[in-house]
Amino acid sequence: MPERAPRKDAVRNRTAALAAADTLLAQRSPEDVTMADVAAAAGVGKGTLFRAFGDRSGLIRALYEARLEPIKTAVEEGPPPLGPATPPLQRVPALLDALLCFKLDNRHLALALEGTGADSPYRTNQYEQWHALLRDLLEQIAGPGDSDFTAHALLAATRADLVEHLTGEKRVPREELRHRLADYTASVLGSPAGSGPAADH
Amino acid sequence: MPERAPRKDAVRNRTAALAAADTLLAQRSPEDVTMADVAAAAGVGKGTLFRAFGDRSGLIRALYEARLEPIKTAVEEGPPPLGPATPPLQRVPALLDALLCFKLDNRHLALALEGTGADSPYRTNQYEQWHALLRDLLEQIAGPGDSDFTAHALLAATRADLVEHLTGEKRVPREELRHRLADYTASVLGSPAGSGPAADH
DNA sequence: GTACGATACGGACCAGCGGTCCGCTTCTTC
DNA sequence: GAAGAAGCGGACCGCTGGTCCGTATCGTAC
Repeated sequence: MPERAPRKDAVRNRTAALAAADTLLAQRSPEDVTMADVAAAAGVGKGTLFRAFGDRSGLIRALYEARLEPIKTAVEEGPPPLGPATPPLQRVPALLDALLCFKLDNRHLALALEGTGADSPYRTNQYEQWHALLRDLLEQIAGPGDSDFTAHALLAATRADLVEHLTGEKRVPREELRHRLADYTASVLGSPAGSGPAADH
Repeated sequence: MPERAPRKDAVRNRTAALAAADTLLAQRSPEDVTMADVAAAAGVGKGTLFRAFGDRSGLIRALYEARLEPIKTAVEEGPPPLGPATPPLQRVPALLDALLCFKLDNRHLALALEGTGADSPYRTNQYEQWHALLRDLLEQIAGPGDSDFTAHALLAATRADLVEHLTGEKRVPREELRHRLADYTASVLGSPAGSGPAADH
């Protein structure tokens, strides 16, 4: 049960694979990046890729989670407005804004993850965690309606392909989109249209 | 310019293909239904399938639109609460409820369409139409915030994979889900939690 | 430093998919 | 019923995710 440490070359290859996948996904659309491409770009055999990540969606999930981790820790133990010390009414919009910004900054990743076809994005424990946190916060605010569904609905407003559609196809600029989401969130929370997202990010 | 009528066998095959696809999609999950399967079940060659629908997603889109048409006409020229005579404040929830019910009744289709991978569901003119209608209605209500984004966000709350997740994984019963969506919609529209969806459907 | 078991490597290989092609059949028209 | 257009169908293709296993590398005990 002591769970042996992984071999050195294994971790090196794993890192190289993640880096290569990230680069390639940033260049072309997800469906044009094959596992063989990633393997070649990482200077690694295809078998290695599959042993390290199980399958294609495992690779993408690993990459996504690695990128998301900074935000996750900022939410769990960071300072306001993301951290746990923030009162719910400000924290909910802050969380959604952070999530939106993340998807704006990592369009290719989020798109690849959600659009990978087979496995629904709702079955990842990524999603479960965000949903649970949001639900709890909403519970504390205790606005009208059911917190569980409200949490789902708010998260749905930040879906990667919607974000992609609005910024890509419809040319909505980043700051405007953030503002619109903030307004929308405020309207759901029942307050009279908030003051908009903070200036950073 | 007179656009010749299609041949008789062509329409027969087209119909058979749609029926076969519908049946198969209702049985297994979308990714397990191959074009060859559909062709075989329809008693038709694969080439015929592709000539009739262009590609896989064309088939699914055709099927989806055929099923959705009753609702579409009910919305365009039917009686309240779906038809154009309805005042916006009741029509918006009615539309969303109808859409939700449709996705509940046709889970396999909606899932196949949105989950087909490649083409984003936002690029279909299906979506464009629903969005435009909803936006206009919201404009008339003139609640807080931006109608365009609000329309997107409300539609996102009825996404097929979310609906599937809630009814399938989380075992939320149909009527409860309808009620939750109605409450949520009401909270977005700014009113104090509506009276719930109608009893029919 | 060396020997040895465990672990990981990598690319040839495979099955199955969406999609194409083209010789042949069926429909429509006059 | 003849002729030409339109449609048919299944062998075929390119490519993908995923597997397999002989070989190379690593960690460890001496």
